[in-house]
Amino acid sequence: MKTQGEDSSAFGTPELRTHFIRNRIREDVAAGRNDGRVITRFPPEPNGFLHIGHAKSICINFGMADEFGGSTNLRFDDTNPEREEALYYERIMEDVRWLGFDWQALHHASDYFEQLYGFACELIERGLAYVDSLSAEQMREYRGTLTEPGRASPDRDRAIAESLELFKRMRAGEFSDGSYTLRAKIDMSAANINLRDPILYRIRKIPHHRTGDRWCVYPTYDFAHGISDAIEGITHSLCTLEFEDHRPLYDWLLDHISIDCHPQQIEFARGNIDFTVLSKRRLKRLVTEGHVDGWDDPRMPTLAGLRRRGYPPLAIRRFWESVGVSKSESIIPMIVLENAVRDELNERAPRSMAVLRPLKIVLSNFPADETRWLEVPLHPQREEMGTRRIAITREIYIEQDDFMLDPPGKFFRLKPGGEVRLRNAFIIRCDEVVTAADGSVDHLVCSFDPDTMSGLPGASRKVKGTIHWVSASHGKRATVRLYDRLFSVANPTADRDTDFIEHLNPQSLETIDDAVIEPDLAAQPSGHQVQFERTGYFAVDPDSTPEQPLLNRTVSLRDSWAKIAQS
RNA sequence: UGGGACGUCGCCAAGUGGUUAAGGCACGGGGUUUUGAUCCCCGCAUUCGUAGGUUCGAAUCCUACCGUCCCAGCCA
Repeated sequence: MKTQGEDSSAFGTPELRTHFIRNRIREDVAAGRNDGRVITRFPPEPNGFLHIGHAKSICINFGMADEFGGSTNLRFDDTNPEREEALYYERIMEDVRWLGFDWQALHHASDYFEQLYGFACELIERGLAYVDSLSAEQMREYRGTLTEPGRASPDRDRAIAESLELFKRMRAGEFSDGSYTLRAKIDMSAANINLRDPILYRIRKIPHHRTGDRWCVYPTYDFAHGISDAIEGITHSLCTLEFEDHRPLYDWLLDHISIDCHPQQIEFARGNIDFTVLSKRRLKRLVTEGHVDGWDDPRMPTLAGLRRRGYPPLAIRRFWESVGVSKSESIIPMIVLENAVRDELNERAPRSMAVLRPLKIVLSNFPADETRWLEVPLHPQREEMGTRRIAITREIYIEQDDFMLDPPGKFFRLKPGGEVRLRNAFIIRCDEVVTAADGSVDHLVCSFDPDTMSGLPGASRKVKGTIHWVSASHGKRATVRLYDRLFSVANPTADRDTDFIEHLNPQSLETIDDAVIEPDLAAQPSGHQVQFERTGYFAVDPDSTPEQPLLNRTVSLRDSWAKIAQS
């Protein structure tokens, strides 16, 4: 298996941080356990899109196997036809690949239904499972509570032959949904509720998207998961903390059936991120209730959304690697993720200039009919990326924010009578402010100093500020979408009495229709990433066309001026 | 009130009886810069949830307490 993790610079520092899972696997390999093999699996349920939280699990599962020369299986945990849909399979595979990982084998828990059924029969034969006729409600009563032990079902001592017969008839479709279940016979008084005779099979007369109507009994997660791991020869079954309580059951099952593989389940803490939600249920609500524009809305923390937003997959991988792996629950500031994205994009995004909110400038001493072409670098620190040509003309646009009539002292940009450098060009002076009838600034008349053109000796003259610009006649109109955090509070689900929907940030999307970009950019394909100098990183949206360019802001640049201006 | 787990700098997180208690992000200060970006320096826990105890020596061992999370789906 080859992944991007093997790229030379994939993880800037050769030293990967140590964490308990990495240590544990290292020990296992060193001790020669499993003949030194490391085989993991990533087991999504096909009932929604993958999000940044899943990416952590993907990185750990694929990453560990990769690191120790092992392999990883992608396995769809499709044991519940009631909640799963065929359309998700393809999207999930696409997202895993997008992150740069490839699986050794593709499996489905449903591929093992026949074997699973066989193991269930074996448990019955050994007197370790029985068919129960308790209703869901009765079962809840019999189960006891957190502090009181449960009671044995009247069917607990059903004869083996009878259970076997009933289980066959369950499979044959002779009984209705909910009338019978198959339960493991473990310990109704166990302090761990998962061991109070957990359900192994339930009747669901619903067609399965892969097995059709061949089955009407379906195994539960607990029964199917560990056995599927064992069937595939998984060595390390890495999952999240909420399954810690299930490990005794995972082990019990594998200890009581005839299978010669016993993977080790190891649990790690999920990674939460502030100002967003990471649960399929909640994300689904955002989509179905129309609060966002689909699973791949760039504001969504789904991998599909982040991809459309312009997040590089490598940034996501480095982010999780930098966060580390532990067992303590954490909420990671969104800014950490954004910085990982900035680091990655700073390295390789070509530079461009774009004016989001145009203010026209007339260069009074620039010939009206002249276009001067400038050869400028695509990246200030990486010459090998080459150059681009941009046009400068008598009329240009600058950013409205880069001009102030009466600015505070620390303002380094343009003001009446002041000078500023036009990036990649020359120094201009603001000679005249032309106001509109309503008193607002209509445009500026400026003169430029030809001696200060980039490349000329006079270019060394220093002025306080440098601003970006685009030729009014050569620039192209574009729509730009500026995204902000989806929620206005750090932890939208903290308060159980308030619907998280109420915390949605009404300003999470701002669409600007009359931005002006360098014309070459309009022809770039969907997904193309650039840095608009002084503004941020942007990605060409899939809906963009050369006639109607559409760009999404991935993340802004760090802005220390914003901090100064605020205070 | 049962069981499982977790509490080390604002946020993550190394550390498993003897270290000046790593590192990253954030933050503060300085330098370079035709992006107030990037980059580069420097600073940033006498202290490890609390209280006792063991020890020549503890974040690391013991005891008690406090706090947070998960578990009573025929979900995963």
